Amino acid sequence: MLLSKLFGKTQREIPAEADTISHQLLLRAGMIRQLAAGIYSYLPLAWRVISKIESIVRDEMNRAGGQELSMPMLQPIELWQKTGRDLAFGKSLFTLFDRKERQLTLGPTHEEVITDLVSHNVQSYRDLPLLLYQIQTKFRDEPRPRGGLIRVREFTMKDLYSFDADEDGLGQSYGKMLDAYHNIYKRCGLPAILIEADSGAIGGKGSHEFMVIAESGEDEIIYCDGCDYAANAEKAESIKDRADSEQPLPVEEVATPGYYTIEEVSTFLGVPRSQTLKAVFYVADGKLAFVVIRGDIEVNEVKLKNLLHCTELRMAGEDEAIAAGIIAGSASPIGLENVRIVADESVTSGTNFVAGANKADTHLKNVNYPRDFKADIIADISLTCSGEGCPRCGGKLFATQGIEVGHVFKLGTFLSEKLGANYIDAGSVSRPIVMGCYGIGIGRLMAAIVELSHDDKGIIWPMAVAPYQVYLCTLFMENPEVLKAAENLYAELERQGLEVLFDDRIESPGIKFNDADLLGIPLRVTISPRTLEKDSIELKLRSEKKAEIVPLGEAAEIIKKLVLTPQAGSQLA
RNA sequence: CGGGGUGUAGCGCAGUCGGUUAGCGCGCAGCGUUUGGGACGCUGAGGCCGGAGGUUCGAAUCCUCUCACCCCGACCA
Repeated sequence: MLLSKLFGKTQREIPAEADTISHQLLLRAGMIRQLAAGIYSYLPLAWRVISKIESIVRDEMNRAGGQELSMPMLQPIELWQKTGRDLAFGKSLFTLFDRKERQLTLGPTHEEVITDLVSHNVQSYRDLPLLLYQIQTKFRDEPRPRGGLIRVREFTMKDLYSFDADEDGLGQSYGKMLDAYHNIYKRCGLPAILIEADSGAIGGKGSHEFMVIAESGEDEIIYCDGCDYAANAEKAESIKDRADSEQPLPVEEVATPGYYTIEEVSTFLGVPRSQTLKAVFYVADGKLAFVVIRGDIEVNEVKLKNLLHCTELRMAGEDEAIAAGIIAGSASPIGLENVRIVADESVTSGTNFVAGANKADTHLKNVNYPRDFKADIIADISLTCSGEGCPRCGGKLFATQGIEVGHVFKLGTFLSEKLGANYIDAGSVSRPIVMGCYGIGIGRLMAAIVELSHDDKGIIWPMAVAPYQVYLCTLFMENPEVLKAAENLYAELERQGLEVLFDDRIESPGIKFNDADLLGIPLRVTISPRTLEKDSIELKLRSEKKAEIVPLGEAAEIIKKLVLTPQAGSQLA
């Protein structure tokens, strides 16, 4: 490809709208262009990277036994109503009406469609297991797109669905996918780690995410330094320090005029925050829930949402709390009636707590569970923080930010049951098919690569996904010898099947080198009067500082060898 | 949806107590001189100043409404 003809211009200045590295670099390299919030065009260079990632993904899916197909993006809303997931996705569904006023949605994912499809094509256990996938555009009306390609509203996704006869089969399919995913990230040069995850709107009973550690990531990862435990903060469990255990004392009322927050009350009364109980009010699908948790611990709303099996969860307004008979600032689970009380396990890890008295400017000392109050539900609904104990080995937990580059779910049978996807087992009994689903966002994967593989000059593409393998950089093109040598080498490399971006522009060396660095092509080949004096060319890997001079006659062969070295050019190797 | 911010040329910005024909840098086109890490000179093209309404002799500038985009949060795969 001639750079002079390439669609897409590099930019020297950073566009004001971009503040994550990958967004800035992809824009400056002229690879993407935003059309609306979370909606992007992919220019030729970006599209080549996307295609290469897709090829790797496709290859690994096929190797794992997957069969590629294509399903509609336009989906009747009725299908979603059957599974109830229209509510789970809520406003994230892009919906539209056809001319007959029938409501459709632009597919945010394809469990419904594929389960329906499979229900018509699978009858017997002999048809299972089955791995079906597609690589296709998804639409999700995100509340807030962000970070360039990190979170968008229209994106290409590889989604594979597994269908098995039983849990064991699902386990095997799941295992195959985990292996395939590891291969994909490795081939893309991404050091992705597997962590435990919440299954969110997709539903199901088990889920893992593949993460790459990056500051610009949206997710918080909790990991242990002693063992291999790692989980999304939404899901992570931990061992919290116990508050000191004492003999339970009788409940005592104390005046706390003007002290409302945990911080104020604990300071005023001279007790540690871990010896207080905090009350937080939520509205779950319209019903008030009173949450009690130790004062030094925060509520994990994802855990709470899962516990309450609700589709909408929000903090209650003060007026809603008052309407339920709660005194804000001195709220208490003690003596509260007609309100669902949810307690975190932490209420059992201490004694003689300070809690609200449900009476203005008053708190209670020496509150003990379950002596003084009952909870309708008691469970782990706590947020895990850095520094707490690992639930597996007791080691110390740490927190870091990560980008989710893949998510896999054990769905089980809830979708197949609702959509009638059954099979006949060997004993002629009809059973629901056991499902799993496995997704990778292709564009986000590209952004994650840039996020992890760049320097202050620009992108550093790993060879396997680079838009071109070789950047043929000519200095002083107007010199006929340079022109001739470059054209010959270009032709030779193309003949060898290498992907070459030929910078045939008449520009100063500085511009050419800077553009080469920005675009991040893994191998740069420079031809100039200076190299030709010695009948040679210069080779430089984008990931390396040093350049190397090689004889013109051997150039093509050496270049080919470098290109075929898989880790060439990657900062991640 | 709550909080904050920004909309002026392809990109980055100035101009905003109302006052000629809306500027600067980069980029773009032409000519010339240069050039192994973003050269220089000259010439030139490119703007419904996000949109609508209002105030005024006069609005990029003041007022009202509105739209879009970004960031934080909520939310989210």
